[in-house]
Amino acid sequence: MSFTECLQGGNMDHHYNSSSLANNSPFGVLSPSSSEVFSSVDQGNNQKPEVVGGETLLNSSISNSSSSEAGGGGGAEEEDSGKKKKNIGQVKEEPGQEATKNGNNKVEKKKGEKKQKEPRFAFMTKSEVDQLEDGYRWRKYGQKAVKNSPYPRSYYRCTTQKCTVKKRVERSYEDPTTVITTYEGQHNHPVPTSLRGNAASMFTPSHLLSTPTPFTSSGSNYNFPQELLLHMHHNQPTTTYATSNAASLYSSSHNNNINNSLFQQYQQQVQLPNHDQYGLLQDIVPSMFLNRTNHN
DNA sequence: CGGATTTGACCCGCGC
DNA sequence: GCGCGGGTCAAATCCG
Repeated sequence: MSFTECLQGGNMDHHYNSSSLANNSPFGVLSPSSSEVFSSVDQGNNQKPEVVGGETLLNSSISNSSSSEAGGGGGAEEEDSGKKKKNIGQVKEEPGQEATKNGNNKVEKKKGEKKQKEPRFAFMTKSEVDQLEDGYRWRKYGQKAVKNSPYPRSYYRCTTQKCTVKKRVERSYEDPTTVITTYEGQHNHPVPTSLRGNAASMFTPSHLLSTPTPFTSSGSNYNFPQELLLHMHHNQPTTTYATSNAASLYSSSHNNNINNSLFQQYQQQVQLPNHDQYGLLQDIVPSMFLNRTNHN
């Protein structure tokens, strides 16, 4: 059962199963410590994704981030960056106060300005380390305790100057070995090549490279998260991905065909004008599972 | 010394 | 209106 089939066919329930994917996955061999897959995102209700042996039930709990993930370890996604309050960068107008955050000076946010959502890609992976090498350089800018979870959530930003991509990393409170990573935004620059060990170039899948960011034409202009692929190739063979805003679910099932399909699906997704109005779940799921026949 | 991390405070949206 | 939870800032600190 290929992902492609499922994309076209319809029932996703069991396709998701990554156990099979894991077995088939070419990346499987690469994964040192990972072996299971999970439904990536889920909503606040489900505190955690369901992992059933190999049968991931994500049909019922994927995502929904638009409202509030909040949840415990499971909530990989949160509402978008709607909380960007202080537009940093343009706030500090008073030189005298920047020293102390009185709160006044930084609350300049433009009222009329609407925060636009950035695409987010959430996925869960089994890993011992929080920081997975995905080819990009990240700077940690915050850490918060996660409710219902003993593990904190870390916030990272891409260190590349103009790049605004962020990612959150947290561990599932029930599965300490499970790391939930949520990427937000897209890199507007190539993968740094000067990484230690050159992980980027080492792991960048050729088929991926041959698919030069297909989503740059649409207004949304989202790139497929290469880091995800890098990541999954690099660290885990089986990972289920979900995106909140653009909503798509990625699974490192097997080959480029699949990836292609994913690309297509994803592309369609991001081009959908009102996908926002659907629940996150629907947001994500439909793209992959609801028979979207109009795909190229 | 420069860059990255730590960490407490602050801000904001949301629910009650 | 208040409290809570999430996200971000930025000074202090750490590290190469």
